[in-house]
Amino acid sequence: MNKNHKFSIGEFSEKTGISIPTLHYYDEIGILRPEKNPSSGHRIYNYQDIITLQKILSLKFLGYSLDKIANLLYESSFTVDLNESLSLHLQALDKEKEQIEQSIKSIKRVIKLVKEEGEVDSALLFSLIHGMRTEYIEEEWMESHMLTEVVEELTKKPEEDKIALDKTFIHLSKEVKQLYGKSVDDPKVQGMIKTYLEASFSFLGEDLIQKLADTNIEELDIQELENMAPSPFTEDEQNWLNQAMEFYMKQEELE
Amino acid sequence: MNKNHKFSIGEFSEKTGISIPTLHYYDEIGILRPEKNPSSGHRIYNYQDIITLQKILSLKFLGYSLDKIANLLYESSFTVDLNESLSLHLQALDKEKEQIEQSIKSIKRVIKLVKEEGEVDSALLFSLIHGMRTEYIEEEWMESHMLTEVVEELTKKPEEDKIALDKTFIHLSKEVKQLYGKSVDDPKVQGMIKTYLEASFSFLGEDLIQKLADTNIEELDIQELENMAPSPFTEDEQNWLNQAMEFYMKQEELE
DNA sequence: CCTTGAACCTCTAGCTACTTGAGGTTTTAT
DNA sequence: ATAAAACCTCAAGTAGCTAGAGGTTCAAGG
Repeated sequence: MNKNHKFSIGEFSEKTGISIPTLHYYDEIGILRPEKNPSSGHRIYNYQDIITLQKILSLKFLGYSLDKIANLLYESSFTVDLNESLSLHLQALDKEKEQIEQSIKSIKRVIKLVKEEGEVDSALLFSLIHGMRTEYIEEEWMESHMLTEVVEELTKKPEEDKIALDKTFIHLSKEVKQLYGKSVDDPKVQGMIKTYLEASFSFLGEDLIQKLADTNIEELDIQELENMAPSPFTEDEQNWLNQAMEFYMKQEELE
Repeated sequence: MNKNHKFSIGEFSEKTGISIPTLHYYDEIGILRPEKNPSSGHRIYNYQDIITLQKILSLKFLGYSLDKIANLLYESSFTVDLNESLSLHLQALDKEKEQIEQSIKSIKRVIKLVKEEGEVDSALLFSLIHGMRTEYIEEEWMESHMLTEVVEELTKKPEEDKIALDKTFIHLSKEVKQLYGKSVDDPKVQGMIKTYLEASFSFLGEDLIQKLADTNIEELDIQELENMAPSPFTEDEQNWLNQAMEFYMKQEELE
């Protein structure tokens, strides 16, 4: 009967796929304590130890820490208590999953951009990644400013549209680097600004823009958000771009 | 101009939401080294440090270790190299996500069972969880035995069906505990076995059973798999159940 | 100018679930 | 008898922090 079979730690490790140091560790922390040969100190595992180890692995699989497993191991039946703790774990896992999904989406976006655009300036890339990373945070911020609808609209946008906007931003950034120094009323400069703003507006859609414009956002908050965002432009480039934009806006108003 | 603004570590921490000990740590490992007041040793953060921190957070968001971030931080442009490493990360994240999804599914199944069945014997529960945990592993094992189709069929089964089978198993286990000791040809015992086998067969479907029956699986492997699985039954119960099942099979053959 | 309290400093230890390695003993095979 | 393989214990290292002890510096009020 192999139920009475005894295993050395090496055999046991082989059979269960758990490394020897890990078994030592489980022994040390007291969740799996095999018999010991009293003279040599060698560990002797038996059939019951296999079952205990399986319990440990099962509880680990459910997300329990070894600490908690130690307590759970010797309870003979599970009740509502377990259910509660399982629900908690479930929530935690859901959150983890969401985060991972966010990261996956972002990485895919970055990969696509780098592939299609070739070499990308790192400052620029960081600013894009920053944008993705803070999408979720900004959602919260926007919601706190009662822009729930805006948030919903934005998250609904398909990934391709977001990538398209990213690309526009890449091109803008490249053009800024090229055109910087020219007069702000230069047709090329104004053309660039027109292209960029139109792309942004078409991404957002008219009603969203209206809603955003209607909202009274305090200076301070904007300031803070901008402080936190890495810009792909130098300070001088940023100033120049702002001036060019102001000029563009004034021209628009005149028409 | 707030671009020249200097921050104490407290202000900086406040502004960025990163704790002071973490900032100390980032300083220590060299990924964010602010200026220091030479007399007092107090850290002085500036605008550039905000940007560096944002880069760090962005790369962390993409899943990089601080170790790798240290190397990436000072590259001025990202090329195909980055793309490769991003793809690797993507794979890793995908795996993580899969695992989490597996756990989530299992936990949901356990929660449902515990809710609907009330208190559940822990040996039984462990054996169910073990089943879920090894679903994936067994898939590999089955695939190595050229049962790819079987695997595909099984993973396609909806969660509800799996739960239903789990429930049948729970009831079987309860009935075994009750009926144990009766003669194996007792109608109640045979009825129990019939119910259980029929449920299993209807879950698997005829063609799957045929495929499984056709497959020549070596004794050893089966033995090993069974050794690894915790059973909700005592050894005696298991033997009794096996006899009852043999009896049932013989009766079936006679018909 | 002195004092008080907040903010800061460094340094050490602790966390999880292990892995790695040193240095020594026991078992197994020849 | 001896060599190699397997085992032992104990200490230290891993990532990315957090917590705490014990001491210094800064800002504001009296």
